[in-house]
Formats: sequence, structure tokens, C-alpha cells
Amino acid sequence: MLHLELEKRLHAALLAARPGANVAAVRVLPAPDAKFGDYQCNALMTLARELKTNPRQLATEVVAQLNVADLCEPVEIAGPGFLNFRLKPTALGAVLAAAARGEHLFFAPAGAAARTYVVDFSSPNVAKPMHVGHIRSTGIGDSLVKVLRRLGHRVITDNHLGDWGTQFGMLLLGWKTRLDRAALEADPIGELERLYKEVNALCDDAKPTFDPAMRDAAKNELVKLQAGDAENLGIWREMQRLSQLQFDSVYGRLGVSFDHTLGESFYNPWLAGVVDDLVARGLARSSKDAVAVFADTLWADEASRPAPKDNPFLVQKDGEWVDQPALIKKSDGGFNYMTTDLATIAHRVREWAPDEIVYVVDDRQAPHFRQLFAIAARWHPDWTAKTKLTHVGFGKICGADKKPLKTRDGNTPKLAALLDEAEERALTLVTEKRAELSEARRKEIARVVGLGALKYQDLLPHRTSDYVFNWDKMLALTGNTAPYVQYQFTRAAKVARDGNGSDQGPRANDQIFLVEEQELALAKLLLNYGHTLTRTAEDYSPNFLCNYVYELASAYSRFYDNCPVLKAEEPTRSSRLVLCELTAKVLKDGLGLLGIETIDEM
RNA sequence: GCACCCGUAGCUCAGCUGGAUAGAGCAUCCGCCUUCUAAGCGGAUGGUCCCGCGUUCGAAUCGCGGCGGGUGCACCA
Repeated sequence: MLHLELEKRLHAALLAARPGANVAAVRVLPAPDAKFGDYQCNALMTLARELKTNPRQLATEVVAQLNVADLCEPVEIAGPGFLNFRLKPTALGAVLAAAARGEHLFFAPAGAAARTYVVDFSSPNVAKPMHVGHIRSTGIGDSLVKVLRRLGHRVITDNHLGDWGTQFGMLLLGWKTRLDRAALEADPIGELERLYKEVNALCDDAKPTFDPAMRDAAKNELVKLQAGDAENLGIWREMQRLSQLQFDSVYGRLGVSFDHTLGESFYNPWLAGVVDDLVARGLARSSKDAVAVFADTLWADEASRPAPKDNPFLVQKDGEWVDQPALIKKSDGGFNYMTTDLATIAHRVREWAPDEIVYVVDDRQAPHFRQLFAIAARWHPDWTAKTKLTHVGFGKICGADKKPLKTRDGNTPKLAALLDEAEERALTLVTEKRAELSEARRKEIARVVGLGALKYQDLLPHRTSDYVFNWDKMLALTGNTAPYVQYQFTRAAKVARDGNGSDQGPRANDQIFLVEEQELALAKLLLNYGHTLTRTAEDYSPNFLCNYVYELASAYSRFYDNCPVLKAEEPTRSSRLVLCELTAKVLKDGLGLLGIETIDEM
């Protein structure tokens, strides 16, 4: 909050000191250590190099033009040319007082700079159970959406379901020949999964159970579906309906919703046109009965072609660079997900004209997105001039053996079962701690704590790193976990509630007095909320926000231990009460942006 | 073989786009409830930031070369 003001004034001072300098902005960041003050600027040192001047000399000139006496103590020039800013407690108090009046929550909304985003995340497959892998895309995507919206951007969410493609040939065949109606009634997705596995074992020529007749039969069902066969369409719609029930249940528990659920099938009518157009423009050509995009079709003139190392359509095999084409039409005439993804970009650009499309998808698909984005850029340069395409990748969830997480029987854990277990384990804990509460109350606390812990564990590691799933660590009540942060929230909220009782007289919160070390530390952290949100959005990394709420919770806990609130004398009491209120507000807001609920008692 | 991701304390991980003495949690050890919820707080121990070279005022961070782990390399998404 204040650092934005400092940046603005610093920028002005810089231009005053060096009128010719071509500098768009100057970054002011929270200082790494309190002994260097509250904020620091190190940009002048790199700038000095560009301007070919002595950094300390430049710093001296800039500081001479800088007027921040209302906000800080005299600015200190340190080391090779750092600027250290030490906030005045009165300036800090004024920002808190404004926040207490509801004028802001320590961040500046994008306003005129608001952008339009399409965020593509979660994307489960129809007729398959959502599994542990979906938690990452869903959690990271949902959190990024919430952060972007909080910052004032326009966000359109789209759940790009896997509801079309070769698997439906097998599913249709299974449905017609070996469906167990009772099992379907009891557990629809489980039965569909069984059908798929059984038929797939017969259709996969790599498996010992392979039966060519079955493969042909499955393909025939698929062709009929794609040709609009009424019976197959009906079955397909029923599978969709059953799947949507599952999705609704899981998303409901997770508190996730989408503006649009346009699955792959939605784009079916345009796929042939996409291929024809790419061929007509010479960007794709036939090869081995299929149609594909090659390095030499996409960049016909060699001069414009990227170096082999940076070319997503080349791969080195046995010391030679060979084609790594992107298939847009299979030899059997079917289309695949590259074609669908191209049609999807076309639709999104046409429909929403976004500034950016963000794909929250497993890192293993990075090569696909490199190809996709390259084709889009050559196909319609006007689209990519307006719309930035971003793949936000993420790593795997591992078991204790550092291999992808499996259940005891070797299967991929189902998401619904994971949510159940999180709530059950949390209930055991709540019952230990708060046996006196009613069962309904304990269950509600367990729901909030269990799901919060699960989501938080998933968002805390940087998204690109693989992480080890650990129930005990996740639900630990100490350390950097959701329950810890949620608990600090309940304490802050409780004090704020109790302190605002009617018998306490008028509140003197127009002036905030900050004296104690823990009060100052807490107040300064509150001010960094906006900076954290910006970083989170810029890097598509919710872990920044996790670490922030943890730090804030931790600072609150130290404050709580050292600074009595309700028993303090005025005006200290009111000032501390404001700190409690604002901490509770920011913790609730921050956790909310992570998709994590809070609760009034734990 | 090639590309991408990763390598930081015994363990699990951060590290704000190149900043000042590399941080946190867990684990281990020692303290603190007559006091707004101890699901808490304080302290101690713990490092060749995988290795080497380079770029510069300054490198865990950037470049190059190794070593080690993971992932991906036409008709599945």
C-alpha cells in the first residue's frame, strides 16, 4: 500500500534528478530484514549501470529530490546504493485507520488497468472418477481466478471437460454389451470406469487380452456417435449427466464454480474447418494418412524458423533433428486434442476477446502447449497480438516413496475419497480437542479444517515442484498449515467481536497508536497484503499467498501473546482492537482467495 | 539421444525476478498456562545452497559445462 506511494514519488524524484532517464517505474519492496528499515529500493544500482554513473552518487541526487517526510524517517542510503525507508508510526496508523473505515484492504484494485482473463482449469474426463491429480489444477486454478478477481480483473472460467474422443467408442461398446444396471445405480462412475477398463483391455494391442474384433467394434460405435446416431448420442448424454452429478458434488464440496463448462464435444462442429483452413494456408499437410503441422509448413521460409533447439516441432533422435509434428487429424479421420484446442482458442478469442488465456494443466503437457501456442500465433497473428497464451504448469503429488501417489492397492486415489478422509481425520482431532461441542458443531469444524488443510497443503509448495503428500503434516496444528492460520483467525475474530460489545463506549479509532514491537510488526505485515496479491497474480503462484497468510497469522500470535487487547487502557485498547479486526479481515480474505473457509471457533 | 522441470539444514519445503549475515516448519533439547482458546509463545542445536568455470560492485538466483533425480518425445488427453 504505502510502497506504491513510495514508488510513485521515487519515480518522480528520479525523473527530476535525471530528466532524460527512460524509466517506466521503480520497484520498492519490503525490506529483507527489519534492520534495513521497512522498505528498500535497489533499482538505482542497476539503473546507475545503465546510466554509467556511480550508484551512490545517483542515489544522493534522487534522494535530494525526494519528498517523503510525511511517510518516513529521512531516507538512508546504504551499502553500494540501497535506499532504506523507515515508516513513521503515524503514517502506518493512518493507513490502518483508513482500512478500519473500510476505505481499502491494503491493495489497489486494477481499475483502468483491469484485464480480461479466460482461465481454463480442472478439466476432468466424463465417465471417469475425479482423482487426486485433479486437485492441483482445480485448486491452483480456482485460487488464481479468485486472486485476479480480487484485484479487479474480469475473469471468465471455463471447465474444458474431456467429453469427446476415442474413449467413448469403448464406453459405448461396454454399455451395450456388459453394463450392470444395479452397479450403475449404486455407483455410476465406478461402473463406467469398470466398463472402460474392461473394454480397453480388449482393444489395446499392447495388452495380452487384445481382441481385434473388439477394437473394430469400439471404433464402429465411435463412428456412429460422431455421425449422430440417436441411440449412441442418448447413451453418451446419459454418461455426461451421470458425470456431471459427480462433478457437481465434488465442486460443491470444494466451493468451486465455473462460468462455462464447454467440453471438447462443444467444438466438434468446427474441427473439420480448422483442419481445412490450416491445410489451405499451407500451415499443415498430409503425412502417413494423417494431417499434421510441421516445422517446415508452419515456417515455410527457413529464415523465420526458430533454431532446432527452440523449435517445438523438432526433436533430436540418434543425433539428428527429426520432425515432431503436431497431429490435427488422425489417419482414421478422427480429430484429436490439438484440433480441439485450436478451435477452443478461436471460440474464446471471438467470444470474449481476452487479454490472456491461462491454462492450468499438468507440466507434462508443456510440449503440447508450446506447439499449440506456436500454431495459434502463425495461424492468426492478430489473435496472439491481442491475447497472451499462458500455460501454468504444475508438478506431481507423490507418496512417501517419491513416486506418484497411489492407494494401498496400487490405484490412483479418488478425489471424493480424499475429501472424505480429510474430513474424517479432522473430526478425530476436533473431538480430541473439543469433546464438549455438539457432534454437528464438531463435524462442521472438521469439514472446514479438513478441506482447508488439504487445499493448503496442495497450494503451499511452489506449483512447479513435485510434493510429498502427508496426512500428518497436513493436519498438524503447528507449523505452516491451514489449521494454524485458521486458528489464528478465530482468535483475532473472537477478540474483535468481544471488544466491540456495546458496553465498551465509543471507539477512538481515528488515530491508531503503535508502540510495541509486535504491534508494529503486525501492522507492517498487513500493509504487504497488496504486494503479495500482485506477486501471486504475476507469477500464477498461490504459494506466495500461503506464505503470506502464515506470516501474518504468526505475527498475530506473537502480538496476541504479548499485547493484551481487551484489558488494555484507552487509547491502546482501541488501536489493538483495530489490529485484531484488520488481521481477521485480511486472514479471512487471504484464505478465501486460496479457496479456504474460516470458522469462528475451533 | 534431445527437450523441459528439479537439486537449499537429518526430513518436508520457502527464498519477492541479481541484493545486505541463506529462512520457516517438522524432528531433537530447554523453558512458559491463576492472565482475551496452550490447536499457542520464547530459546538452543542444525548449511560445501549438487560440482566447476564465467558474467559484475554483488550469484542459491543469470550463462556455459558436468553430475544426480523426475517427466515428455505423431494418430490418448
